[in-house]
Amino acid sequence: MEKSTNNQSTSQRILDIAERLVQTRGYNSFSYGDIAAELGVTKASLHYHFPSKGGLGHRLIERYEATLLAALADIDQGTNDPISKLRRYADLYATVLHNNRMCCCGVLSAEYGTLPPPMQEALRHYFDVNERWLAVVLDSGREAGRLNFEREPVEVARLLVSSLEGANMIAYSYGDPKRFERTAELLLEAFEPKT
Amino acid sequence: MEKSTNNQSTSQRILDIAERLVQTRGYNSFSYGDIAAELGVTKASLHYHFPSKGGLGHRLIERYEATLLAALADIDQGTNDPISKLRRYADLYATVLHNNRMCCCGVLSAEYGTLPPPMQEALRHYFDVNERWLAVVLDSGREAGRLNFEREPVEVARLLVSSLEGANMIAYSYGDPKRFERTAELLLEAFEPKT
DNA sequence: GTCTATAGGTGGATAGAC
DNA sequence: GTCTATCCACCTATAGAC
Repeated sequence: MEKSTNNQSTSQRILDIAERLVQTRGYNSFSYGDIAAELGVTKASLHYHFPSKGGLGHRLIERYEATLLAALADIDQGTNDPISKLRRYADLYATVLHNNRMCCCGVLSAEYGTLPPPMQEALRHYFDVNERWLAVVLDSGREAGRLNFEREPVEVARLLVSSLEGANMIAYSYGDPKRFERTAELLLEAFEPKT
Repeated sequence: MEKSTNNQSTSQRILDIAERLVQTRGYNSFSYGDIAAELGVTKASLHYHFPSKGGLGHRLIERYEATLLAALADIDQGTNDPISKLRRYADLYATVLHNNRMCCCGVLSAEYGTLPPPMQEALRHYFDVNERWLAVVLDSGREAGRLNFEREPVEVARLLVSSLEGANMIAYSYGDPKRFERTAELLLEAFEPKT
């Protein structure tokens, strides 16, 4: 706010474009040139906002995680039913597909070996956050008798993240969001209490 | 066999190296230069065997699928128990991780939007093959009363492929094959008949 | 904050000698 | 089949003017 009031705005627009490019092409398949062309500036200008591509990628993951946390808080505030929470969680992945994208962090996991260490760490942290939120929903839901599953909540949470990430990417390859939605529904109905 | 008897051998070695590079770095993050350096030849020599990178990538998927089909035939020949078949199928993904790699086609699915159309088609065909084999195992296993699940076998097969692919990539990011193995076990035990 | 200009490297691919 | 040499496009990044 003090100086250059539109600095943040430009940075955000850069991140918006970069995010979409990662979600459709991957981290190693987009360039400063792609962003510059779309934003209508030169490549050099981008380096003012993000000196290195690795730094941009790192910020991208941090922002993606912050957006997720807000969405999870929204779910927690919107419903107390654990089944509804899981459905709305799966809907986050579905929405990405309807925007003709994949999950940013799912894509990055496939490129894990090529990412700079700070991005690798941020990526694992993103998955940890997903896992922890799901584990709480699962644990308390079962405690309340509204979810049915065996084994440790954390391990089931990992299964959910893995399944949804995998289904997200494969459905993208088929250009078919419905394919994801059916798979997610199949996955989640296993948690409904037996009547 | 007729002429240049070691032609196939060199091509295979190129494919071996390319395959490992895709499984660890992705299709867009390896170059002819990487292969040439490892094989001890020049980049130009590689173009004799594979004129274009897209052609190389296409052959890579075809060979990967052929290897899979052989592994599936081996499973079919080795056991009749559907649970054992599913476990051995999941073991294919685990073996990849123990070799410090991801599933080739899982990685490629994350780069789908950047692949030349022939590779996109071959990729979907690979997933189709997995799905079909699993659907047969699931359908006949349930018919024989040795598997327990509801819904269409094809849809359950898709869930299995998605979950295993996703778990494969995330476990790779954590450098932890055990993480995959626990998730796979959790996934498969849901299919055991209730005693 | 954005520009021009450029550095220094790597990408896939080709021509032609051997 | 493999080599040298080369092309041209593209990459990330920096210097310095405006």
